[in-house]
Amino acid sequence: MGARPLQDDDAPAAACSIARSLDIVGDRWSILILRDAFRGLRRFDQIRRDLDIPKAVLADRLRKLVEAGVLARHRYQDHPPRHEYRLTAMGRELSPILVALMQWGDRWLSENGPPTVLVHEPCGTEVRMALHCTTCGEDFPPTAITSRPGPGAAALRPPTEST
Amino acid sequence: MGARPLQDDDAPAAACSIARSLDIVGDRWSILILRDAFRGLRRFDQIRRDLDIPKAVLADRLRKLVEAGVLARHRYQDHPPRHEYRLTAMGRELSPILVALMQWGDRWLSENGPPTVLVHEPCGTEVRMALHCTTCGEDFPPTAITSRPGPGAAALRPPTEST
DNA sequence: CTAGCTCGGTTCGGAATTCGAACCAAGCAT
DNA sequence: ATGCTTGGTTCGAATTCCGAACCGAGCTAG
Repeated sequence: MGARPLQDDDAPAAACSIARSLDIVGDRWSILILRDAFRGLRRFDQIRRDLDIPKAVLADRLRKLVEAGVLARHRYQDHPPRHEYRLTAMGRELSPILVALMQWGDRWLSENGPPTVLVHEPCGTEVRMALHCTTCGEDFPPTAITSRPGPGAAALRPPTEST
Repeated sequence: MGARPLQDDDAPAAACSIARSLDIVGDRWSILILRDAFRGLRRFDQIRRDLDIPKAVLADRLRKLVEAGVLARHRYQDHPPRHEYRLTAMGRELSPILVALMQWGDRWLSENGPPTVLVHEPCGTEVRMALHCTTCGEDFPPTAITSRPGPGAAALRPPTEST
């Protein structure tokens, strides 16, 4: 996106979308920064104060997130040129990850019930996320999942090796 | 280490389930280890080879994941006492997080389509995860979410502050 | 019986990251 | 002119990560 100069680990960073995603958001601070972005925080200092993160680390993470394309830097004032960081479409689509993290924490780590509840605005009731089958139209437990290679698996396996 | 002596940041580690979850899985290796666990890898050396992770780091992460309760150590052989690591119920429920990471990577980071596809076994079709409203019964975009304090928010806010 | 192999680690020293504190710069307010 | 705010950068110290070596219990081949 930004201009990533074609990293060392070439074409397919990893044959796994989870690993690829983690290259971008697989870091405690990055996720927390994105959480703040979803909560509407956009300015360097807002985020810094909220997370109590060292400035150097915040600057570094923001730069990387912008480079990756999940945040965009917008000039919101000219004279002392100031920028704020906003979620891009790519960034907004990270929400299922955050919601999943939140739900899991709610369920297993919150003695007194969830500290925050997400609400589906149009109807005002609570959001829940579940594994969903588009064919059945039903939700199901994690145990009902299998996997198979998808289209992107081609060209990853050197045809010799087959374990 | 052994028994964590009641950390400095006392009662509610953070007023945010995301932050709490990240205390456990907010680390690149931990997530990758859990992914392997979902894929059926259970032994130290299997995982080590698959991830190409330094042994010391793997030992450390496994210990922490067991401590946290997402993995359990099972003796699978007695004489040279050997153990394997299995997902607990708590661990299995992390799957939405992994699925969300995977879907996001599929969508934004996979030029040639998803390297792996998850399948809903009973019906054989592809799994998709979406934000879902239990009342409407419909899926919706991230922009349709608001939040409000939940039950666990009590005792967290000093009653003075209200921004 | 002894050399080598496997599995599941631990230990060690050096390299890379992170941290907190200090500093910088541009502009505004007093 | 002094200080405050925003958005950083720089620096040395502390932490964490890495890779390689080693360990120990048991098995196996010769």
